[in-house]
Amino acid sequence: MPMTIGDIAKLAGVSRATVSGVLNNSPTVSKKTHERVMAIIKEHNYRPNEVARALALNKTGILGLLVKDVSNPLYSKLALGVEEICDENEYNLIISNSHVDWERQVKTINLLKRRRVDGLIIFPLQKGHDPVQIKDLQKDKFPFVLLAELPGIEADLVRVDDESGSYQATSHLLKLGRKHIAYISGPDLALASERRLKGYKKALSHYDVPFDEKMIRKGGWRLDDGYNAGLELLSCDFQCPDAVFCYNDSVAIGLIRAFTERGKRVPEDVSVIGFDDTGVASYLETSLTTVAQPAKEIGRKATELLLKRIKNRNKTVKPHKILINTHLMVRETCGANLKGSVKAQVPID
Amino acid sequence: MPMTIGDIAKLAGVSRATVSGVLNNSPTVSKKTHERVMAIIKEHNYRPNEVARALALNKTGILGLLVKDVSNPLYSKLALGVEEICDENEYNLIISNSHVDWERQVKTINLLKRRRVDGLIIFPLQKGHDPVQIKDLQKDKFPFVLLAELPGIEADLVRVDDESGSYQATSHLLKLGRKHIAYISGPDLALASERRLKGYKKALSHYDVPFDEKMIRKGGWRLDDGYNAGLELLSCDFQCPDAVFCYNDSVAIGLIRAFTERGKRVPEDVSVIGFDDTGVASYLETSLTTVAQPAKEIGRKATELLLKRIKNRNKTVKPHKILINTHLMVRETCGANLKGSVKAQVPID
DNA sequence: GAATAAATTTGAACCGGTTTAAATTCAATA
DNA sequence: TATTGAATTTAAACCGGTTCAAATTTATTC
Repeated sequence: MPMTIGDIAKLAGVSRATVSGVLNNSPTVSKKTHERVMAIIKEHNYRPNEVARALALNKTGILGLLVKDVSNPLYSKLALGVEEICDENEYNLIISNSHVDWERQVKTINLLKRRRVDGLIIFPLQKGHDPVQIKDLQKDKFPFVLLAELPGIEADLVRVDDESGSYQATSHLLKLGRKHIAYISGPDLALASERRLKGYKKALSHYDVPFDEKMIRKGGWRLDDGYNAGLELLSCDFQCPDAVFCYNDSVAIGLIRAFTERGKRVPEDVSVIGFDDTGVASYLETSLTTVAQPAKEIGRKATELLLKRIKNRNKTVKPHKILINTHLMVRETCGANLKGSVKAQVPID
Repeated sequence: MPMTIGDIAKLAGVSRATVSGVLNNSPTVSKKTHERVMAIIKEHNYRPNEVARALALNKTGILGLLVKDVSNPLYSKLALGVEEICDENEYNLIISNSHVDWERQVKTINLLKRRRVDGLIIFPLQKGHDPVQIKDLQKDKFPFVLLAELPGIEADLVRVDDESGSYQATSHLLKLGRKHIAYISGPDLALASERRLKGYKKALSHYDVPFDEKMIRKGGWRLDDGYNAGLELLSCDFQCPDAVFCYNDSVAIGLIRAFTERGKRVPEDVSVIGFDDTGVASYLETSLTTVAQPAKEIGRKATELLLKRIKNRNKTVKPHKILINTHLMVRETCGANLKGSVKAQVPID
């Protein structure tokens, strides 16, 4: 139904090659012809078919983003960053969710390859399976960037510096005079949780506070996990912690709820710090101090890296690993700030 | 670099047409040939080029979703619903953000048309401009579904039933014995805000409670807007409301903060209800009663409608308008529930 | 075994662009 | 005016699939 390059050529009395030249601002087409053809293009509101273009150029101008779940604010903010860079380069973005399902990850990667997207940004499922598809991408020299480490795979990677983020958070608690700091870990599969534990330990040792195995508690990633971890900590026979560093904000909020229900005041009795800062933190009545992941920045950096990789498609460039710095958002639950006004607690936007 | 249908044909000693037949399970290709060719396809891990396919079939298998900002949980959940239906139909989804910028909306729609997406789901910017692009889509019989009303345009539409949602919320407050219910409106441009006001009024009249103009306050959509509206309500010389129905959850949370800062207890002194239920609500210490928009459901319905429209592309089917029911999530701030455990406050997932 | 019908395969055109070698037009020079 | 060279245009091939009328193979019937 829409006009084709042939229709325009006929109307202008030139060949299709010439129209193509006009569209791509080729210097070989004369000014006169350019103007004449352009006028006709405008008049008929002709838009070249990008599918045909993609076929001819072997380049779709589309990138794929595969995450676990876009409705997770961490990923949707990331997607925003990806889109920003896409926009600047006239790319479009196909977003897919693996929903933490291995089969879907496989299927999606295959479909996106069939669609000949120019590159992929992947938050891969970790552990549990052999990531054959990712290895295949590498074999085929298909441009892609990972958003999480995959043991045994050396590829372009962008992620947050968990260890340093955790180190900062723990140090902050130590500087506030806390001595018995618990760490509530994330889900078993998360490598990030291990790295954060490392940063936590590093901070302790830096401040000469002895590490206590009992202060490490299994958590998870949901409100419930934090709530349960909180109850568990309270019911212990040993020294109750005077500070808790949690795997993420949900866990922190759940834990705080358990604590306040049992009469422990936050931050007066116990300081709490979370991780991610995906939005809820600043909305709480006692706003949550947390380690912010600059998700948008991660998305931007990953996309820039991917575009570079696409440019150097056949060249052998060794994998690039980019660590993004976290930001400690000091709010109220750590005890460093007094209760403030709304404005102070809300991120600027 | 990847194999083409020609390569496979050569390897199998058949014509390209036959390989095509095999790929599409054409009944005319013999069982024997099918198996032989299929074996070769598998062996070489051949995947047909969907770009070429799209060109030949005049169908990309890609839908476009244009919203204001995917990082808004309302839209990202909606996207999840869209993706679900896409998935079931082997479609992919290009997500773009207008960032509430008219020019971007125009550009994006044009780019997606050039890419020959099979259809569009659009949350259009309202008021302010003449939506020429949307009208053009209609003229061109390009399949699309709107997620918000556009005055003067009759097109497929899916949205939440604001009026009934608002009616339910207000009725709930009235049933709890509240008499002086304030309504904090949304941004000026939002038609939804007007519809909610209508539902609010309807409930009042249904319960024979007189409508009081002073109970309608200008709000907005951010925490600040609610906070300010809250302060304003408190500093009035007239009867202070014993309940407030807010345009959205952010506004409600801001308002609650203003109230508690000034010694008003929620829900003891004042009941509060929000709108949207985009996730924060259940995380609050005093969890927020709110009118949930089933965003995912909206996404699903919109996509189903769009796919139907695509099927009947040339036929003239009159526009379909689908209203999705809201759900009143009764939590604590309305005063109907006692403080409960974590589990009761968290949506099942 | 020949004629006929049915099943299967294929060549060639097509989708709508880009690309490049060859053809044409134009202007400058002898 | 004829020659030459530069500027411009174009025909035809190509990208990798699908489609369908026509050709070929296979099966059936007499």
